[in-house]
Amino acid sequence: MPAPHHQSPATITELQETLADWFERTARPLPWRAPDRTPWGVLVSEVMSQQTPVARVAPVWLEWMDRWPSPAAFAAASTADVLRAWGRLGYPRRALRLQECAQAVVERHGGEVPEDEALLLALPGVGAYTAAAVMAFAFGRRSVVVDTNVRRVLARTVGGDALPMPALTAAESARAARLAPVADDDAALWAASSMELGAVVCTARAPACDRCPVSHLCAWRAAGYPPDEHAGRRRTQTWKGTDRQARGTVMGALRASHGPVARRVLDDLWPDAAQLSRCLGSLVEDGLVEQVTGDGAVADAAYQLPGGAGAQD
DNA sequence: GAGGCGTGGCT
DNA sequence: TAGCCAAGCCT
Repeated sequence: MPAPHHQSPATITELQETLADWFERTARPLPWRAPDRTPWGVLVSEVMSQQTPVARVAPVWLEWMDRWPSPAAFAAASTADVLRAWGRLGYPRRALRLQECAQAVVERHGGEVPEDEALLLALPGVGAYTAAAVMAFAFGRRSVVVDTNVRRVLARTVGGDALPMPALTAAESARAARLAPVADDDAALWAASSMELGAVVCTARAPACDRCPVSHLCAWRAAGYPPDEHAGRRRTQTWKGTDRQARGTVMGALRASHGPVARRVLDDLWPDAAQLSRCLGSLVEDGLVEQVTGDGAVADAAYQLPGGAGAQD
């Protein structure tokens, strides 16, 4: 069943052209949008921005690109340095995958980010969104970029709904593909401008419709702002006492330490010993942590970031 | 396809 | 206050 489509082709065209003009006037000067940007810089920014607000990404990205300006430079870094540079961006497995990605770019593509969506998609840590985003934002090529911002903007302006479904549906993907302009530069600008609208105006909590350049075209507004039909069906994420919190606590301690951290130190940070053991095991399994001593005796074990104590504070 | 996976700001 | 939310990916 196709998603409801409340807009005429002429309205879609006006939506695209209005957003393009608005974007070119008001786009945020994000560092990875600078004229001297590189495909590698764009790819790094996209991976860092997966589930992390861009305001937190920007300073890390600047340091990162200064230190490792190319895939080849980054591919040779130590895991401990990579994880410390990643800092508190969250989901540190992304940092490991980004390095695997750099290594794959060197091995498969001679150190150059490929201008090919299928080859991008085959890289570690690169999914449908990131591959499409790199095609559009690094190469100016047509692609169908569907992130949480685009989903919300299309749900409102075209679908007339307050919010999209909790998970991406086939109907949504089909609608996004249908709406993407044919020409490379038009499609790339549409991807950037529809994302930007969702990020700075058409936000989830408090959309700024009074500042929206396309409010006069918006199907949700025309329908009288009906409330979210799926309210309550969105599962709330528990946090306190979870393995995720325990893993984050361990990673924070290891990032902050020059040398190995003893198990008894970690015991003081996380009192549930069984859960701590389980999480240390999963962190080692993930390649985020290395056990350096212990010889099987839990009480004598110590842990560090893989590859050594690190070269900086 | 549902669930796991960090972190911090905002309401 | 305690959820909700943020340029997803992988299994």
